[in-house]
Amino acid sequence: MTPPANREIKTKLQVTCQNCNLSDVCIPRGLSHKDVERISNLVTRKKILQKGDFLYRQGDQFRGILAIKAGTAKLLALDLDGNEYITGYFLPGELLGFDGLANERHACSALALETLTYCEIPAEQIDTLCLEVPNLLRELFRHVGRTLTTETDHFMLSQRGAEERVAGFLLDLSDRLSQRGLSGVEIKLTFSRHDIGKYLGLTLETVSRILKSLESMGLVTVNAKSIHILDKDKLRNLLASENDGG
Amino acid sequence: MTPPANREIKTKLQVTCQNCNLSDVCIPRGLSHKDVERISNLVTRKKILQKGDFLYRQGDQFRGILAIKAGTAKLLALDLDGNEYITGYFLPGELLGFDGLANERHACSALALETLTYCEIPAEQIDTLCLEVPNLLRELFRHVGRTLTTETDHFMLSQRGAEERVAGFLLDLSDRLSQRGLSGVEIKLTFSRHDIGKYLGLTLETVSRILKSLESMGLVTVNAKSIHILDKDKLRNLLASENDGG
DNA sequence: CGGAAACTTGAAACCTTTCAAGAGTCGTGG
DNA sequence: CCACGACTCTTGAAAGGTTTCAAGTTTCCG
Repeated sequence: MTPPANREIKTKLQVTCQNCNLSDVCIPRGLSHKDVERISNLVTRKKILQKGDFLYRQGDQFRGILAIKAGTAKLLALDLDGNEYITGYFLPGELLGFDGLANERHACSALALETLTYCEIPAEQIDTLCLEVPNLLRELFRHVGRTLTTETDHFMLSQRGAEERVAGFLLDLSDRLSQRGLSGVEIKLTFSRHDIGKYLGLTLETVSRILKSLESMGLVTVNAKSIHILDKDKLRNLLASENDGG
Repeated sequence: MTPPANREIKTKLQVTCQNCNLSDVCIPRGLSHKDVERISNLVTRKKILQKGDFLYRQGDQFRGILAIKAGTAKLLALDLDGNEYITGYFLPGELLGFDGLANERHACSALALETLTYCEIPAEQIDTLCLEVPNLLRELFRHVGRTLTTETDHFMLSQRGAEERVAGFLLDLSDRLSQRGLSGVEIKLTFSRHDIGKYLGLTLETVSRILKSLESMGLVTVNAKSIHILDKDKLRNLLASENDGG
């Protein structure tokens, strides 16, 4: 029942970095039209994964830097005990895979939380591409840098009280969604309570309770996986002035 | 009483990357003799700081990547509440400053825990230097990558039980000291209990108690700031097989 | 040597987890 | 279209680990 001319259509509608709707948040952001064109030819495009599929696994050979086109992903790692931690998450336009830079092997696993498409800058191309397009070099540094500071923020958040952690998570998610042109108010979660917990260092029960509590405070509405942010300012106040020794 | 010919002597004894004793752990690690020579000329050398001095402060303009020659430093950040977190620490041969890559401004403050000397690759040089010395590009990526995975490990450690956190900290410190040719057994701490606590997400009292407890288990000897690691394997077992649902 | 800062130690308080059971949601198939 | 089973989420009560508060002790540095 699928049209037989599938491949031709795909070719015709070929998405390049130039016409990708994420060009102002993804790699092209800091690059000239010409630079983008240059990169676009070497980027492998439109891989598609289903919920639960791995983009890569802990221990895998580093194959390249990935840019998410659509969908969300989580980064997870196991410690020596086999405990699971979620060390990060990714939205459309965000880059992942940097955890493979240190050793040529990935330190974390990345998996799709829903149907997901992504592009890839192959590892072998990175060096040469950076030499040809110096601005790409700078952009990549900017992106690893952001990944780093995001992890720092994540660490700091994970040290706070449970309510602050959940509030901080919602705000971060909301802001990152907004930056990507998606609604930062009507949020459709792709994370389970368990995922949120593992990301924040809480149990799923605690996440559930806090979400309830935020709802009863009138800051959000929670319906299973949909969260409506009602009062972003008050949510922020939870993080800004709750505990400082006034 | 200091010799007047101070400057001449310094010039004569000029430390370059080539004769720096950290060349096998610092940037030169992956580079050819010729490449190192090239870099060495552009690296600013031998800045000296005293305990408590800042290498840079949160919000400062990004000036470059720093390599510690001697001494230790801690990275700290403040959240919106003014709470302090220690997000990392650095030993001789380690690179820091990557938290300034994302925004041109540093997301953390770095400060010396003791008298400290360091070298600097100025920000303006990084791009051109990477273009001239492609291996440097790869090395820098390797280093940010390691910084990233170190932070991931740090996050995971900070989610575990108090005893495991302290044990993990000691092991990490020990391993990193060993890698740099320093003793990983006789450790002279430059961190206060408060610092260790802020790094691990514990209070100083808890750190003190756990250290005592590790001592009474015969795993370490603690005398104020000197720690002697007596049984590294048992210390590791604390992290590896304590909590897994056997 | 003296004072400030860092560290130790104890007991009570507090927050989050754990354990347990029930309710809701989703997808599949009758 | 409803039923079933699996999975996810909610809710409660008790347990547990870490923090907090408080008071000493030691160490460091001028």
